[in-house]
Amino acid sequence: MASFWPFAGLACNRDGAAIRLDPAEGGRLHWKNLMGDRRGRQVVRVRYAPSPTGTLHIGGARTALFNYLFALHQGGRFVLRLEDTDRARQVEGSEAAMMRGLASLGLIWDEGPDVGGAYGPYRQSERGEYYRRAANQLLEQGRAYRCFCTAQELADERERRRRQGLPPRYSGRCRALLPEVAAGRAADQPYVLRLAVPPSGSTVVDDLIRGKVEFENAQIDDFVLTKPDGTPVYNFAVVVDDAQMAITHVIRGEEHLSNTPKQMLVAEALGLKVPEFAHLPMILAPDRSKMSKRHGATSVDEYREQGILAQALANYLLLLGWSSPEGREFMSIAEAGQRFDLDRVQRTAAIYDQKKLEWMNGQYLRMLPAAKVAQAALPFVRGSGMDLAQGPALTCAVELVRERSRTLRELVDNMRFLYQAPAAFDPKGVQKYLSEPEAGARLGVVARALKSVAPWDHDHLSLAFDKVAAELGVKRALIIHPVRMAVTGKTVGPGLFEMLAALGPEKTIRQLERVARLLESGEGISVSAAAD
RNA sequence: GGCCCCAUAGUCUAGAGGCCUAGGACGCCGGACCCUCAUUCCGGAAACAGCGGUUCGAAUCCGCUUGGGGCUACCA
Repeated sequence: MASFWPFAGLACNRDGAAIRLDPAEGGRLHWKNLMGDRRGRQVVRVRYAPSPTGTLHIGGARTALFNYLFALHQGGRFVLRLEDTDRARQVEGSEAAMMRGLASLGLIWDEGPDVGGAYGPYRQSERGEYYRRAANQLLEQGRAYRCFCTAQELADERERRRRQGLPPRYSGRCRALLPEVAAGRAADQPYVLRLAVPPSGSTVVDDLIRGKVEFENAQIDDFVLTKPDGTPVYNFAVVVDDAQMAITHVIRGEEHLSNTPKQMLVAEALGLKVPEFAHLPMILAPDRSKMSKRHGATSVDEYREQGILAQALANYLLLLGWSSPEGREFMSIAEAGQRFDLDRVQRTAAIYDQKKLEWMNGQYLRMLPAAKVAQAALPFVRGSGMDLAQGPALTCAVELVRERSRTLRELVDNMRFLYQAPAAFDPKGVQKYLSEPEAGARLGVVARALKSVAPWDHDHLSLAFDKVAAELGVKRALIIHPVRMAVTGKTVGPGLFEMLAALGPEKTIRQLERVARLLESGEGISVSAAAD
């Protein structure tokens, strides 16, 4: 673990590149490529840097995943940094939620606020000293200047320009202030620090996914670096942090592409080397707009609550913007790590598709060992009011119903009858299979016949049904469906014999007799549309 | 408005000038199997946004148009 201020002397670690802040040179930030790996190559370092303003969002999860896979593939390090400079936007518990979300997907960070690392601290709120130093350097060198304009003045200016049909930019008025004058006013007036952006020339972002993108400096206004209280604004903080943390590749969402030239300008003013950039396509909602709450689940937590397995979600996210060279879709994170390459990242925004996610989840439900699925289903079982002691082992129930379930929620729903007798019956099913006058009597006959079935397994049950059908002179299906209805309350479900085998003789017979009695006494059975 | 990015079926994508009468996956439709549903297996409909170039040849290169998205905060 590094001390809070590792810059006295050499700030580096065995991994290689680092910034050095030499007090002898007025605390200037220097980029030093201190050492590479054994072959002299710079070690890859990537980061995921969320702002703790909520839970882990699906887009953020995909960004984190791609960073993680890139590090995995390159043998690099994955860093977690919290961008919490704007205190007003902080959400209580968000930091923990973010970390929980990442961990649940199997994305483990090598360095971060909780585990530490040689380039900490990993919360921007704890890195004030770095920003202060960098800000002072820029001010001293005349690369940044103090701006005393009030929020009202700026708003007025923007409005004026907008009315004239001009882009709403800051005029750069305070840039003309003499340094002595500005320093004097700074004593008793609040101010922000702005970058003195070169009025001409252009800045080229050489993006690993999009190629060279050129921005004219004249289009960029003198943006704010630090607020009146000295806290840094995003475009300033990232640059200082990425450099100090020796980040080699910045892989992030496309919404940051337009910010990149600003960050490069800051880096240039500070004399820092810029990392490589890769801007990932966005993930959009089905209506092509940005994903938000009104589109349903957007956070990793919500997917978990829906009964989506972490593996399935990670696998699905992997496919949003990346494809494997062999065209394989099912892949573990480790397998993806072996293949992951920025060359195969798509440039087009992807629209998120819940159907395919659920399909994929269903596949995982079938592929995974039953014990694993059972474990994942446990929280849902607990929330369902079912008592596992009242029925077969959970793994057994999983085997029985996993094939027709797409989420853990459905899975647990589908196995309910094993642990508690149905409280209500599907009305359509009752109409179709239990409404004939002799329905009750038939169930009674079946119940009686089943009493002598031994051993109680699929084949013997099947034989018993053949016999009863023959005695009654009806087709087998004519008793199979009513029995399924009586036992589960539903018209759909697993094969009847596997189902009864899992249910066991006592409960099967008791339930058949109960329904038979209800039907014959004319009491009727309770019907509910909810029992589907 | 200005600047920037993007454009293969409803959706995710393969495709890096001739291998493309454009391949795969989800979804959809039809069929087979079955005690229902689901699985599985067959089969089907469905796309290179438009227009101009370049080239012997363009989904692939260039330009324009159109459409979508992003940035333009003392948010990140």
